[in-house]
Amino acid sequence: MASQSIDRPGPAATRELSPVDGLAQLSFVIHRLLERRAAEHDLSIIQMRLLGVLRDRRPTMNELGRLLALDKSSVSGLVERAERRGLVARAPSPADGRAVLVSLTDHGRSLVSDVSSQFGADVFALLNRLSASDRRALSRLVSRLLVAHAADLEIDLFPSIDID
Amino acid sequence: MASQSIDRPGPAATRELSPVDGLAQLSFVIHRLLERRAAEHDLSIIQMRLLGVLRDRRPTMNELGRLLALDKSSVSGLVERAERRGLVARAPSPADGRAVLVSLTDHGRSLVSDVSSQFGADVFALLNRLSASDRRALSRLVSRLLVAHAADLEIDLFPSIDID
DNA sequence: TATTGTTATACTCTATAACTATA
DNA sequence: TATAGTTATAGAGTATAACAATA
Repeated sequence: MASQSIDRPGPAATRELSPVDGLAQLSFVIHRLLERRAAEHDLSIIQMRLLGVLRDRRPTMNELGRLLALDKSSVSGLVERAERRGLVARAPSPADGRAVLVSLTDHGRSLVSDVSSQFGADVFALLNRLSASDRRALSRLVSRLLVAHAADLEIDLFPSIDID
Repeated sequence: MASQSIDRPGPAATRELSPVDGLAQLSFVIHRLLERRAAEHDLSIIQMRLLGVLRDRRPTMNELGRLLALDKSSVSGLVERAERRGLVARAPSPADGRAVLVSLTDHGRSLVSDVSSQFGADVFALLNRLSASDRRALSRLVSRLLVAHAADLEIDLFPSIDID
């Protein structure tokens, strides 16, 4: 976890987190940035993920469950609450009489767009603490890591990247 | 968010995520690693954070609320459920008749230790996708970023680092 | 009076199980 | 029969408000 003791170099030396602790800490910081921005618009992380997934898809409830890794009953509740707020809309599938298609409303689209850009700005501001060359180096290393990780999981990282 | 289109370099070139998308993606990947390991022991992220915070502290309920950024009533419920599972113990404070001190039980300590080391191994395995020199460089950059960020927030990153 | 903590209440989020309607 | 979706129910997690006990 991020709670272990750290080796301390000399008193005045620049201290460095262990690689594991550093990544864990960073992940919490970024997660909290999104949580905070979403909360400003009364959105939970999962509501935000729902809207994010719908930005470039019009899935059935069933597909939504796979995309968000939720049980179909959880999806029913999640979509119901989002629909009540006017963020998404449900429509019967023309292709399958049992299925329901879920899509963003204009309001939902503008909301997810706002939160996304605010969150992006937060991350950008965080990255701005580094020099331009450090930033470029970090970005390259992170990409390399994610590409390798995605390959492991046989996930396509590029056609459309979501918060699933 | 992590759902924006990405600039695509040449067809065969090595693609790279935007800095913002890369960090966001990485943060989600790592968050999910912890979530999965904790779930294997029937722990939620917040229960895991509770145990993590208690590894080197014996706070009051009130302090716990500040450490975890939760309302005191939320802390009551959280600690109650953890206590029912035998993971933490409550004791009256000798110093203040109103206060309650919360600490890990042996079971709680061994549990948080297990999950932490499993999670650490997961992150290590992820990092292992990079060469040793890339890994070192990434670690250094991440540390630099977090140190700057902690300084902004006037947080002491080193005496004892937790998941708060 | 102010602070610490618990309890009552309400809502979100999640899963399991039972159900309806369609394929 | 199998699949898509909803509903009933139960529990974790969160917050607000009202309360009791102590400072």
